[in-house]
Amino acid sequence: MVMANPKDKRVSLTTIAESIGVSKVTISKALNDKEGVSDELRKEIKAKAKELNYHINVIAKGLKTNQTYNIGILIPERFVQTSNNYYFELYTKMAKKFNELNYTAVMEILEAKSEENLEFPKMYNHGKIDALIIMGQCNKDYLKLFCLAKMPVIFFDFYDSEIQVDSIIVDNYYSGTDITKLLIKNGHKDIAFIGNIYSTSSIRDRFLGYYRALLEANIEINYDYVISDRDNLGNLHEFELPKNMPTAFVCNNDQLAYNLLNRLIEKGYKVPEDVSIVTFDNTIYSELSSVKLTSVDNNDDELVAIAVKAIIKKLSKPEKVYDRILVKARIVERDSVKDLKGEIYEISS
Amino acid sequence: MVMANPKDKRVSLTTIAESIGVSKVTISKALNDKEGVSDELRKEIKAKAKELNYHINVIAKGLKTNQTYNIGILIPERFVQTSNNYYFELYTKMAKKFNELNYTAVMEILEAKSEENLEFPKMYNHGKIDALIIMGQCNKDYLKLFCLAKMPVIFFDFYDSEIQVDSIIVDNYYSGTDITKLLIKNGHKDIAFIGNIYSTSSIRDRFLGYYRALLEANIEINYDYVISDRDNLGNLHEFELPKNMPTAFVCNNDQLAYNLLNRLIEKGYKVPEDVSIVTFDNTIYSELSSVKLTSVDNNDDELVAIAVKAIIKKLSKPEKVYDRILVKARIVERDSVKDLKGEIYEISS
DNA sequence: AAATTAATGGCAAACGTTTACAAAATATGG
DNA sequence: CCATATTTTGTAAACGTTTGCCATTAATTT
Repeated sequence: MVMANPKDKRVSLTTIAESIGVSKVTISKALNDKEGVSDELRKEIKAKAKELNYHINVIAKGLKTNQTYNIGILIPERFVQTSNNYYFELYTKMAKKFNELNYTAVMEILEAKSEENLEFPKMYNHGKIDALIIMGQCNKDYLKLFCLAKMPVIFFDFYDSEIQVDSIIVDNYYSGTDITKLLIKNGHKDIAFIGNIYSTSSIRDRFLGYYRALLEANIEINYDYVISDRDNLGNLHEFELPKNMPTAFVCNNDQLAYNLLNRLIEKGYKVPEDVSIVTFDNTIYSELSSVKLTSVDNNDDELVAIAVKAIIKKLSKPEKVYDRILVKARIVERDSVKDLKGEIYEISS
Repeated sequence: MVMANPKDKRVSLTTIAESIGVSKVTISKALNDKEGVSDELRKEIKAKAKELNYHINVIAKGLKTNQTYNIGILIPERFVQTSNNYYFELYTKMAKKFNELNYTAVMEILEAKSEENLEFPKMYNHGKIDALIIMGQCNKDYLKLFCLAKMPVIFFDFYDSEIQVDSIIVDNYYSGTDITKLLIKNGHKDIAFIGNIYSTSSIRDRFLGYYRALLEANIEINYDYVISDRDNLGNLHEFELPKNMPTAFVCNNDQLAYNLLNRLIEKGYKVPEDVSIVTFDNTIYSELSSVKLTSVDNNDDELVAIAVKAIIKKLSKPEKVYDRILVKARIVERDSVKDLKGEIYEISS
């Protein structure tokens, strides 16, 4: 790769045009693969562009076409403050995909106060982006603003049934059911759920999935086993363990499971011998922990791919068709679930 | 906040100009606080701009002034792949600072293959940014390209003595010395260092600081206590513990320390009773661990503030003055260091 | 009151693209 | 070989700003 001399004037369409002897319009057409240029000339133009190390000025293009080729990614501040880097990885995957398509992902961290004051992201108001992906549940009033946004907007990994904005989400209801069924299949009946079921759509759906699995298996629900905290929207670090210990826990995320695991070990329980744990998100925490955790993998790659495709599509035809896309997750089994049935068989054999 | 109707035409300088009855040039001057407009008119224009919910079109401005008001933040891919979100937090702090100054931070993850092929970030070539901050050591040939970059570039948190690009860095040499001295002051003499001293400038300097502290205290260096791995540039998960256990470890980062702690506990050692640990970066890991770790806080806020100020300054006067700015770190003491002297006193008292 | 200076405002061009349309060149058909 | 259709290339305007310079008006000095 050849570095430009800082004093060189930028090479523009005109530069190429003059050097070949045709008009800049022709150059533009040729490089954008539009019709109206002979194959021969197009080839020559492309060669010259490469030779001169031409790079399009997206700013100029943007002014004319009213596009920036930037996609905003809005991440609520609190997701950064947790110790896990799930959203960082998610963003990275997304940015890479956009890059391949010659778009640039622009991340903005949504400060709590902006959310409260219903202030739009600066990049939005400054016309720096063409579309916006909101990466996590926010204040409902804030989200409502985006119903009338002047650009395509999608919610990623959450939805709100009152708000008509496209969402790309994991089928949390399904995976909540699925992971709970795994425990039931392994002979568990006393199963607790930990997670703030009053906060996001994901947690709510996971919980409802858990509930469904219990109902379908004719297991009576024990409300002492539902550990949630209405006020604490955060990491639920300080939850109370139930008085009668269940044989298994369904945790809303790996970090929570990680904390639970440590607390159980502290109290002298063995995992999975005494208590089983399953969890969601399949982040590095589920492998980093002293007992490797069975976790639901959200299929992020697919999720991201779908989101990117969806928003690019909306850019080209911006009809307002409200859509919700569900992606199925899959369970990654590790060492944190005990087969109680296996044990019974062993005893009775 | 009032949402724009999607069908509204964008309100531009001309819109305001027509609505007041002056030329758009005057509007531009007024809003940019340039002279040549009477105070009275300026006030009226600003009021009208607010009333019409005018937001400048930065794309158009950018075309004219050849500025985007975007600052690129380049983060090598491998920093995302670790389990800690240190760089995510760092980016967030930086982005917030830039936002306050009406700049937008644009993060690009530097893929390993781009680094290898010496391919510039797309946002750079596409003219989407005005300046670039590189957030971690890369391939030297790659970095060298930036000596002649057509825009201001700074290295953040690393430097290369062969490459003349501005760097903002923690004084790792100093803090390496300092944290080791803390151990020495507490009576430790058998002190190990864990970290890949062949990878980045930070680690190298921390190690040399450690070395200096030992020399100054007349402690003979024991090379069995220097645990590094030439080939593994990553997390050093699988390092070997020395045969003769030292009384203390200096770990290059919290995550490493975290792993070490768990391995020591597994093997039956108690921390800090049997072995002390100190570490760098003061991330959430140092609080999350079962024994809270004494760690060096890099003073990220200050580091970020300085970097932001430095690059903005370079934007306005782009003379090539090569500069390296050092920021002092500070130790955060927690529970992972035992006072061996204290013990002796106790015994002898 | 005339002459000079200072303050305020406006005109036109420019940034690098794309777009609609006109013009020129070439090909096609009878 | 001329008329028409088709392909290829060019012209001019536009996107929303800023900038240099000119015009007008007001303020100040003689």
